This record gives sequence, C-alpha cells and structure tokens, in this order.
Amino acid sequence: MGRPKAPLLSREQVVAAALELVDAEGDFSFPKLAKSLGVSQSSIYHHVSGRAELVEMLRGAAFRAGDDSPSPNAPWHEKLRDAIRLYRAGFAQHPRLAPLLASTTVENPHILGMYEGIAAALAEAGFRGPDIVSAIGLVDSFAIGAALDLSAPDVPWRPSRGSYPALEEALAQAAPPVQRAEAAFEFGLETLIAGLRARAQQIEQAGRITQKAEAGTNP
Amino acid sequence: MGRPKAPLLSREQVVAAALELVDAEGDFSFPKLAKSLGVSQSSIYHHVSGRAELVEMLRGAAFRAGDDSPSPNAPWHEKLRDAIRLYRAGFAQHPRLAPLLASTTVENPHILGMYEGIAAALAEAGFRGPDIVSAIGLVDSFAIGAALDLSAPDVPWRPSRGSYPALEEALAQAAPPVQRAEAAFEFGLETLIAGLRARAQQIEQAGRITQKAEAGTNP
DNA sequence: ACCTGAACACCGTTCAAGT
DNA sequence: ACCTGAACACCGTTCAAGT
Repeated sequence: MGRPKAPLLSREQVVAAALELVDAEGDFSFPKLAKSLGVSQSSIYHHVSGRAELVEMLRGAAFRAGDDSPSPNAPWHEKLRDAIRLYRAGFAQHPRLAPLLASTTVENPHILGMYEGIAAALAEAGFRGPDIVSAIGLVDSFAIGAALDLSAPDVPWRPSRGSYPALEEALAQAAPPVQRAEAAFEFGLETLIAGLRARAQQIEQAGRITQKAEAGTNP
Repeated sequence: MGRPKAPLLSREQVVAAALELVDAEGDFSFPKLAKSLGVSQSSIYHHVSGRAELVEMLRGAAFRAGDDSPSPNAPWHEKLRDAIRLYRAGFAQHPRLAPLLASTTVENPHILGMYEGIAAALAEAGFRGPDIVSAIGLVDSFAIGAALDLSAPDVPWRPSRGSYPALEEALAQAAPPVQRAEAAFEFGLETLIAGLRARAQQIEQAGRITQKAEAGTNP
C-alpha cells in the first residue's frame, strides 16, 4: 500500500482509542488497538514509541488540569484537600486505568503541577524537605489506592466465613461497592488531613521551643 | 516419558522457584519457571491451577505469620502500628512482589489474620462497621504504596527542571532511595495513626454528647 | 513521512499420548 | 497421578518494502 497522501492516524487518535479500550475491557493491546483504528499493528509505531509511552499518554488524557488555585489564600489543609480531590477525580472517570498506572513514573506536566501544589501546601504547613517527599508519597499511595478501589469489583480481601469475626462484622455493615469506595475515600481523606495537621502542630510547637531556647542562650 | 515413579515437582518447589524469579527479575513466566525447575512447561499445571493461583501463593510465601498478639492489652494504636509494621516487613524482603500483588484479591489466611487484628484494633478504638472497612482500605493502600516504594528504583515522579520549585526543593533535601522509602514509611505510619487517633477522639466525644442528651431527655 | 505484511521472541493454557 | 510435546491464541517490537 505505501504511504497515504494524508496520514491515517494521529497521536491523539491512538490515545483516544486506547483509552476507550481500557474503559471497556480494562486493558489494551496493540492488536486490538490496530483493529479498532482500522490500521495495521505496525503503523502505530509511527506515532508512538511503544507501549510505555502510550501508557504515560493515557495518564495525561485522563486528567483535565483543574482550575488553577481557586483559593490561593485558603489554609494549607484546604488546598491539600482540593488537590487530592482533583487527583482522584481524574481516576474516577477512568477507574480501570488505575492498575496500568500504579507502578509507572509520572512525567505528565499537568499531574506534576498537581504535585507541585501539594508540595507547596505542605511547605506552607511547616514540613521540611524529607517530610514533604514522604507526605507526598503518602498522599499518592492513598490516591492510587482509592483509584484501585474504584476499579476493583469489591473489597480487596475475601475472608472465608467463620474465622475472622471482626472483619466479617465490619464487612456486614459496609455499603455496596460504589458507595463503599466513595465512603472510603472521604474517610481516608479526612483522616490523612487530620494526621498531617496533628504533625504540623507538633512541628510548630517544637519550633517555638527551639526559638525560646535560642533566645535564652543568645541574649 | 510418561509418569515418573516419584513426582519431579511439588507445589512448594514451584512457589519457591517463582519467588526466586521475582526477586531476581521482578516477574516470572511459565517458560522461565519450567526452565529453572528443569521440567516441561505443561507439567506445572499438574501442581498449580494457573498463574492467578500461583501469584496468590506467592503472597503467602512472602509472609511468615507474626508472633500472635505480642501485646494483647496494649492500646489499640500500638496494636495497629505493630500490625502495619508486620505487614510491610513481608514486602520488605521481597519488594519486587508488590506490583504483582497490588491489584489482586487477598485470600491467604495469614494475611487475613493480620487484617482481622487490624479490624479488632479499630473496633476497640470506637470505629463502627463502615468506618472500619474504610480505615482498613486506608491502611492497605498505605502499606501497598510503601511496598511499591521499595520496589521502585526511585521517587515515582520525575519533574523536569525549572517548572516545579516546591517539588524540586523538597526532592533536593530528600535522602537516597532506600533510606527515603524507610523515612516515608515511618512518616506515613505515624501520620496515619495520628489521624486515626484524632478521629477516634471525635467519635468518643460525639458519643459522650449523645449519652448526655439521652440522659437529659430520659430521666 | 507513513502504511504494510512478515518475522521474531515472547506469553498462558489445553490436551492427547505416554507410563 | 504426573510428565511430555505439540498446538492454540494471544502478546510487543522490528524491519524491509512500498509510495
């Protein structure tokens, strides 16, 4: 056949088709992608370097950048809450994407921008470098976990009956899957923020004590 | 060749070989597994129903059950801390297992036992059914995230230079990979516990108010 | 530059044939 | 019951050949 006058494909089309496949089937493959695009499998490589790049492009496609800083002088924990909500919102629309993205490196600028906002909020809270990296990791694990929650059919553990009373009791009182994931997200979000606020307060107090001590020895 | 007098393989051998492959290469496949066992690929299916079962067996192999409840009358948050530490310890010895286990359902009795302990501690803290399920999800996301942290070569995001000042500043102050993962785990663990304690206190206070109100209207 | 078909090196799973 | 080889239906990636 040879080269067509006008390209049959574009990067955007490839990404869109892959995202559709993931939404519908939970994964994509080059054979299926080629079929859905009406094109040969090898043509895809003229637009995308391989599977890894395509997966990273899916991450970008799932997220629309949020309105930048809607509340620039809100307290840090509100900014943090907003950022985490926004992060999860992207996954909520394409839940089955989460397993594909869970263990790959983020390079997408929009999402790095979101992390930047989180880092800034944490610095504002009084956390220092290493703790900020740790805190982002914590937030990230939580967000990914919440996303996996949305993609999983049910609770990620299946206790055989009889041996696990506390677990079964808790499960019996839990809501059905979708509401459960929603409730878990809200609970986790508030718990995380409460924990970070408690620690930020500790840091602040420690700072005051140090200041006092310095003032005392350095008159 | 036909059936040998004594079996050439056992479930234990298959699991051990698979775990070795995961530790060494980050994944296993049936062809490689067969080669390392000196056996044909199809023989494996006489001992294991398929890949999914084998993966779940790997989960069990990575965990030795912890000494049961070393401190039965410690406060709930200490029990919780111990359980989370134990959970992560399993992953620490086989970090590359984490990605394989991240989105599969837990059926292993040892690990369900660990969850049972966590559920009991949370109930003791005053959390109710739905919140307990949510809290376990939170703890689980954190533990899996910390495990993925151990298996990833570095931080899960790579900011291009210049555009993300807060992020870069934080990264510049962070420790090298292994210590970073360790620090992130400690920070996350204490933050989580602090958050749960704060919320448990809220619940307790709300309970007291309700009691008072009931006492008032019901003399 | 962009599409194609063929080829390559991988997968997991099944199954009839052997003892 | 347990091992084998062959077969099947999948993968991702490369590359020479076409226009």
